[in-house]
Amino acid sequence: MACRIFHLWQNCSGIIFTAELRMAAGKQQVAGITDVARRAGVSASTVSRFFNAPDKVGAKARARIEAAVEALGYVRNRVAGSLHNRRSGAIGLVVPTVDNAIFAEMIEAFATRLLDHDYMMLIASHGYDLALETVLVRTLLERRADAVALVGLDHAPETLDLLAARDVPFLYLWAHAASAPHPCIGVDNFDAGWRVTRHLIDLGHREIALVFGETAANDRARARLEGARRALAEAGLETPPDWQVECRYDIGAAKTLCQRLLTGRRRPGAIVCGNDIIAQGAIFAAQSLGRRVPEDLSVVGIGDFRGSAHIEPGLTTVRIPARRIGAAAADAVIKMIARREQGAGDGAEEGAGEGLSVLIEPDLRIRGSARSLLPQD
Amino acid sequence: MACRIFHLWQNCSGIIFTAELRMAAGKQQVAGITDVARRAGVSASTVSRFFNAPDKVGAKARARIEAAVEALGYVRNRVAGSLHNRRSGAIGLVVPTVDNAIFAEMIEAFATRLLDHDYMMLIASHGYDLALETVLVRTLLERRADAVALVGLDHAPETLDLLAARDVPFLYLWAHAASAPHPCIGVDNFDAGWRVTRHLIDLGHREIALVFGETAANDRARARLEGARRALAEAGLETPPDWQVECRYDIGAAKTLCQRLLTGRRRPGAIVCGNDIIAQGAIFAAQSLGRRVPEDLSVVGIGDFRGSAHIEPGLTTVRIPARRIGAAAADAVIKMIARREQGAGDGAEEGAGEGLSVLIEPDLRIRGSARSLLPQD
DNA sequence: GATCTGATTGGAAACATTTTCATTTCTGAT
DNA sequence: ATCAGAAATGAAAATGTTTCCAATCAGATC
Repeated sequence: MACRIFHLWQNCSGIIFTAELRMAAGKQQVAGITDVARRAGVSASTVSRFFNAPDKVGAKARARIEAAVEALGYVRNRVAGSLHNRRSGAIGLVVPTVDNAIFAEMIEAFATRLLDHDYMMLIASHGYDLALETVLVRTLLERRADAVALVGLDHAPETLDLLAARDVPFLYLWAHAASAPHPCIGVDNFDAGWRVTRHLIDLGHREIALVFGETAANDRARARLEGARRALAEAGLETPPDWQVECRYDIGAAKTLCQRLLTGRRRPGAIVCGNDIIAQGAIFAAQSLGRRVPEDLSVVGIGDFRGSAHIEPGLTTVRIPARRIGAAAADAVIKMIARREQGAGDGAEEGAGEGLSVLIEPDLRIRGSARSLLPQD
Repeated sequence: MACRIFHLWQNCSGIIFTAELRMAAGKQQVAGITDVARRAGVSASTVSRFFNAPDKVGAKARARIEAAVEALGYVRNRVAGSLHNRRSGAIGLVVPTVDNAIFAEMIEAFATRLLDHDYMMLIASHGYDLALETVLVRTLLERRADAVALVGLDHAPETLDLLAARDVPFLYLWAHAASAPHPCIGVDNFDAGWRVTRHLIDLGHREIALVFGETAANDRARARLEGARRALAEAGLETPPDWQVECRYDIGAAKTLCQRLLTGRRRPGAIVCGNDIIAQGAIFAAQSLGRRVPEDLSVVGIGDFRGSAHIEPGLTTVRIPARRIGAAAADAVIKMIARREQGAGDGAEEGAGEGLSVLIEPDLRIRGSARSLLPQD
């Protein structure tokens, strides 16, 4: 009897010791592929195939693996797989900002489309600081993003060097230029700026002010502004320097700037805004001063953001289809990766970005915020 | 002379051959840690330390490694490191949507703060579909996110099971409830709903309509609505059923719904909106019908989004500081991971989420969109 | 019954790091 | 010159998969 108790003690103590050991050594026991394999009575290879090529696994093995996965709560480790495959299944997106509703729609579409193809999005924002962009791209490459998408055409040479050195597929999105040395998916911003401005001119406006985004580190804002200036020049119109202002993409800032513009000595009859956020600020500025839009002031924007159609009055603007751009960019990125993998065997290494560029046509949405000055006929 | 030219040819051809060989055999030659080590004349271990604990590396070795890294364009591979460390350096964020400006600010702040601590954000959106949320969380876990942040308090049990099974630290953000079984960083939405509604009542309003977000898969919208109802009940006010409508978070949808509300047989004198987007829709609806805000209709929102202060009239709303929530959530997540790593050695495994919850006080911003009906004294 | 074919399966070598442990080298003090 | 202790370094094991290659197996054909 005493012996028996002693025996139990030993046993019990042994169990506790084992449990303690586990906790101390292995922290928490999370099942790996070999645990699943053991439980299903197959090899790890087969379990791996179960996930990556289920049709290569026999029906009975498949069922047993399924059960084992379920029982152990196994979640496969794609990080480990990435190491072997040299593909992480992650794609980097670098944007100036997530905020401001400018890019949100595009980001959402990009991420969703990627997920449909079993890729995950890694996103980082640099706040219009191209030096920081380089750092972010490096971070993305350290995490072995399979490809990278950058907003706009302007980038630090270091950024491009980095991508070239690692030979990572990348593209530009949001903006498009036929001459770009890489695939780019987006709109021609010069064209967009030209179109809205031309529209105002066609409506008979002559007193036109320009409020555009900061152009220093933003090729989109710069191209739009140039397009607007071109349209004015073509019409023989001159814009006084104080009617040309730079403005952050922020309603409050835009409102303040436009209030100043609208209370100056010489007052414009119309404002071309670098994007819809600025345009909303312009409309609110006018309203806050008791001016009516479009009777006292015409306003046009660029972008056609969510809500621009519903503001009162509806904003006349050029539509930039953010979701379409995001989805198209995701498709293009996936195609680049696919080509890279196929092409690796073939001789033709170069030209992997051929035919991937997409020029998305901006299109003018005429609503109520800009009126005609022409005599009715 | 001829000899000389021949020599050049040979040389040149040799170079090409080497390049071809590289391309054919090793695909593209990307330097690994061992290449850096060889070039610097040290071991791989030392190069690894150079990155992870530079102060443990001698000055001369450090300089040589630095040079080798520069020369080879080496970008370290954190994926491989993750495998060994069992930490990926990535943190998952699951949101209903990136779009709609609702979450954009929060996401931006969250990502930025994470990056400051050398973590990368993995983001995924489910479009208010809690079943899809489970899938997204699984994807995050397959990529071995070190922690996960979920928007709101409502989640599918499968989602929580998954997180529990893998024992991954996670928290809720955006919403706060003292009773939540996990850390949560955000505002008390019931309180927010109660406050704006109470404000309207205090201004003397009695004819109050409620336009709130869809409550089915959205605890935030539900709590806000309940708060508003409570305030009304406390004041002894009744709201006819047709003055209580659900609405997508979309300006256009809100505008249409509110137009209907404002042209019905019995018309409210004030509208409490589930968020600022809906409130903007309400204001535009009134304006489109020639009603003035706040003279003919008072409108209050919840959120204080970018732009809500600048719309005309300024929107009276409850401020939910999105950036602050994002940053605080990032801090909390990082703290959870740190505790987990320290705590692993100690006995105390449980209680890793103690004291991390943050209740952020929503605060009323009184602007021009709601007027007082009380007699001036 | 023997041989062949195609479908399944398992063993083992990668994949690119990190980290432990042992060894070497250096520093300053005796 | 010697020694202790600290600092710097290298060798090798370990991380959790995937995939190549070879082996096995089941069924079909002769």
